[in-house]
Amino acid sequence: MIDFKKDIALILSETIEGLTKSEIESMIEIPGDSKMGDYAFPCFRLAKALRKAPPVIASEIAEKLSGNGLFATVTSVNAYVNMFLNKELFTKAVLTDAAEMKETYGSTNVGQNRKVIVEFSSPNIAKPFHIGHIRSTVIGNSIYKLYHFLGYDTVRINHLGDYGTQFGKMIVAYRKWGSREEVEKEPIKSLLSYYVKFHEEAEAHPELEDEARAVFTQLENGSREEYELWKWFREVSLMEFSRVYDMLGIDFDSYAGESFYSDKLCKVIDILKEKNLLVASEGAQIVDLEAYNMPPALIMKQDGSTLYITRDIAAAVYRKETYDFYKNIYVVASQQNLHFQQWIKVIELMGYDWSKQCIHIPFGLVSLEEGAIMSTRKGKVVYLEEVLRRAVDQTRDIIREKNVNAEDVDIISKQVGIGAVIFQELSNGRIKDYTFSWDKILNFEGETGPYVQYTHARASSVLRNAAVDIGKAELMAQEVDFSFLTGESAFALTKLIYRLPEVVLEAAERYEPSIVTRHIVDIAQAFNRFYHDEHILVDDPKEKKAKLLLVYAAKQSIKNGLSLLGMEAPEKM
RNA sequence: GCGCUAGUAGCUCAGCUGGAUAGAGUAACUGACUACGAAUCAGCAGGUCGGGGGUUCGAAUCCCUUCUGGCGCACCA
Repeated sequence: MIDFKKDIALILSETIEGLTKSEIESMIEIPGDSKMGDYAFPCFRLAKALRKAPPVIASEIAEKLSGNGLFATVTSVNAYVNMFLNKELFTKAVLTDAAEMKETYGSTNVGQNRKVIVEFSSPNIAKPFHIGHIRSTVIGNSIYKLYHFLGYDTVRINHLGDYGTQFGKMIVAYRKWGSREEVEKEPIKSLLSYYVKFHEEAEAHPELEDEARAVFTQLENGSREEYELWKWFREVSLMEFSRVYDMLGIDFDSYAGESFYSDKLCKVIDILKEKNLLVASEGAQIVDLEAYNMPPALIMKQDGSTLYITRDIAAAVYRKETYDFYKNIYVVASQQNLHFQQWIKVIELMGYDWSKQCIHIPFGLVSLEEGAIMSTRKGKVVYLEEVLRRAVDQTRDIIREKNVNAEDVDIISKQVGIGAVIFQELSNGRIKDYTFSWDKILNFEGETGPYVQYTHARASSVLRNAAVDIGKAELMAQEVDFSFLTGESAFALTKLIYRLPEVVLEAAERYEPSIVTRHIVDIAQAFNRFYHDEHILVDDPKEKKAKLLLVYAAKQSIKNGLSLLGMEAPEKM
């Protein structure tokens, strides 16, 4: 594919002195209003060096550029050079590329097989998989997809919260109030009820907390009875979690959670001692971070048991040894910003130069309506499974209502309903806090997943109705007359398709799936506009072929974009 | 108190490595299905970009300051 911006920078650099090619490239803009050109170049900064007024410079550059085959026309308005591309040349390059690359269109091989770890989802065992978990799960999955698409060798890790004092509490609570039958029947609901009861009782009887800590220490020391209970809790929980992962279409390469590192902690503590980083404080062992304007990192409690920061350090060391990662990405809530700053600093102090390859990707808080915060301990949660189920049910109702001629209503309802939830989650910047709302999550109009999927289904429908075999799109692209695609809405669509690869790169670099989400909404809007402006299945076979190629490229771009979000692209809905 | 983070249309948000008249969606109103799917499209209306200062030819964007909300700050994760 031709990099038009780079080409333009090259052409400009021949007429401009004193600026490097890459400086020029970074100054080239895509005007918000296409009346100002497909690309524009502001000349204000050249004024001093050339000792001329910016508008004069702009018109001189414009004059030199016109005549170049890349452009249809080059004009200058105010101090800008306004470049209008040769539409046929541009359209041909873009659509041929999309037709050839198909399901890989949008990717660039920048990864070169380098190893990237994405840790995400990481729910706590024996606790509900609630709406708050959707963020790490869906954002993390999309970041994985982006890096995978770009040619990185990816490892997905579900760092299960399957260790810590909470399991002491859970075991104590189970022994006091639980029964095996209940847990076997409804594992998480039962375990959660014990956990809630524990916190209620502990208010009046704080000694329960001490008991729980003691039980966890026993577990950590390898006590058989506690271990068996813990293992059982873990197994039944994972079974429930995998039901949600199946609905979301999400997989992991590793479920090595916190417990996995329990035998790797001594080594970390030894290294910390060896480097003289560990100091005693109030009976506990800490790493002092005052020099870095941070509170101390608490490595070992008074009773000798460890904390999750210790396990995160051990996990990072283990991962470096095992995977030799290029990037080690953690998709974890912004509430844990300080925690990540602390342990990544400790890794640095331990002398590991790869500390900067450990990257925390934070996201904002989900709260419930009326400002209530979600609280597992109080049992106040919205189950993710229920959200997904209701979205699927509603989709099924809509499909029936619209009387769509589709055979697999159940499959499509799942693809669209769950897609709607995923899309909603990935629509806004991940750092934003938001309030969960049933109305919002079940709204399927406007900038939503169903809108984009509908556009894809509509494009698919047009291709189905055409008597042209689009299967060999790359061959078709060879013989198309691109002059049929120079209308305003067709060209606007082509320009958006062209930008997909750079959008994907930016989304990966910024760890921000919403950039892809926004862009495929733009593509869908441009497609719908084109669809309304122009008749596609016209009689003239040449014109029809050209338009079908554009429809094909748009459909493929939307499909690839949806796939990067972890969504399906149904042919009918 | 200290640190991090957010504040843009009635609501939900883009735009933030400085550029032309700040954009979508939604809600309200108006119009378009006897051409390819109306979960669609078009139109109308909606703004002290939290406030104040500064840098610059040019600031929603950068710097300073201030206000408001969210999160975090030692034996939970």
